[in-house]
Amino acid sequence: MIRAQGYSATSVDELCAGAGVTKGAFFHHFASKEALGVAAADYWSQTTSELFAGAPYHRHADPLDRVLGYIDFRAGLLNGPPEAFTCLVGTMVQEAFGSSPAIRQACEASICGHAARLEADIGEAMERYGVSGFSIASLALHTQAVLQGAFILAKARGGPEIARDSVDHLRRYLTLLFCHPDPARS
Amino acid sequence: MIRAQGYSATSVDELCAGAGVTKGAFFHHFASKEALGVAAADYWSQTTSELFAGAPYHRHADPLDRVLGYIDFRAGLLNGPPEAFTCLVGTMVQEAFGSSPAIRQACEASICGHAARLEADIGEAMERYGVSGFSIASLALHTQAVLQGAFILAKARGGPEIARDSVDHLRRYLTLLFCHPDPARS
DNA sequence: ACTCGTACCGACCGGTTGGTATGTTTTTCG
DNA sequence: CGAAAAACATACCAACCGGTCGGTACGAGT
Repeated sequence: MIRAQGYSATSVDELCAGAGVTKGAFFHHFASKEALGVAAADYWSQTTSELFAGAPYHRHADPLDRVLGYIDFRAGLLNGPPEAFTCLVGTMVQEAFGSSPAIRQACEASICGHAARLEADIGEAMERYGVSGFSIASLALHTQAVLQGAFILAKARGGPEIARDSVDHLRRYLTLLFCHPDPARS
Repeated sequence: MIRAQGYSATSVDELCAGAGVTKGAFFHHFASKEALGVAAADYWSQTTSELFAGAPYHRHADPLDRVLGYIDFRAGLLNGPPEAFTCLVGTMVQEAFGSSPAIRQACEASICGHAARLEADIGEAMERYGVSGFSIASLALHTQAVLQGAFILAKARGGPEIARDSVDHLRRYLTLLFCHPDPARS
């Protein structure tokens, strides 16, 4: 809902109607709309964490395969209209970074926390393939930047195809970076 | 102003106060707030077009140097608080893609129009360096995806450093793609 | 001098906003 | 059981929203 309309364009009344509760119940659980934004970001962190923890790409023996598997898994999620696959915290932080420090912080924690979970595989891959020249964290965050940027292009275009193309380039970057000549592997 | 607060969080009254005009004058020139959004996107297209047309990176003889010069030029703009260097149309389209087709379209035209202006150099570079396997347009759009994503990270973090790191990775991708061993060139 | 068209003003409108005050139901637990 | 407390509903508020309105200022044309 917030993903489709944006944070400030989604009213508390709409939120309540969508959730099937009354306004009184809403403000019983959340001190303010901003508090809901923070809670939504935290909930998003949790559910996405579970989604990716249960994904099949962790089974690969090679750390690079796990990283590429992650990218492919992300690419596989790019289906349907933009509001179905785009990122809640990416949407929210864009509107709230200047007006709500609490939401900004929750979104930062969500994005960076997710990126941090890629660092183990990236670090192992860099060591095994002898790659250096940048930090592990910066590459992990770069993958998130490409995804977030791909979401914006998808919203501008109205469909996921343009986002898939960009994720393709990200995949190509990783294969080149780790000197992996066959980009269609995995 | 819209870049700092977002489109829907910025009221017409605030816009008028910031521009030093009255509400009457505003609605005399724009039929609606949505019309202002479209006009703002168009104006953004125009001014950014002029900025990049006058940039020095066009002087390089090698098309790859021009592309890398563009990336470096973009990286050089990443200074100050997020609202100072982030993209207006990227911010607007995220909020308006679902509710305002006119704004969505204007933002798409702005982003894709800007990307299209990179295609000549990218195409030349691909030909000269014998690179293929993807379309010219997809790489041009990928650069925009990385930039837009870097803006989101910068907003989440509160500063430009994290965005520079991501643009660095984009630059590394291009040098690897075109088999250019020295990433510190230009 | 008169009229017309454009630019502009700012008070005002109905509706919506996030938020509150207070009452009612349901659950918890001694 | 019965009382405290948590969960939820209803009714309501002041502030603010995008947008409208009647009116004004003024230069150009006649």
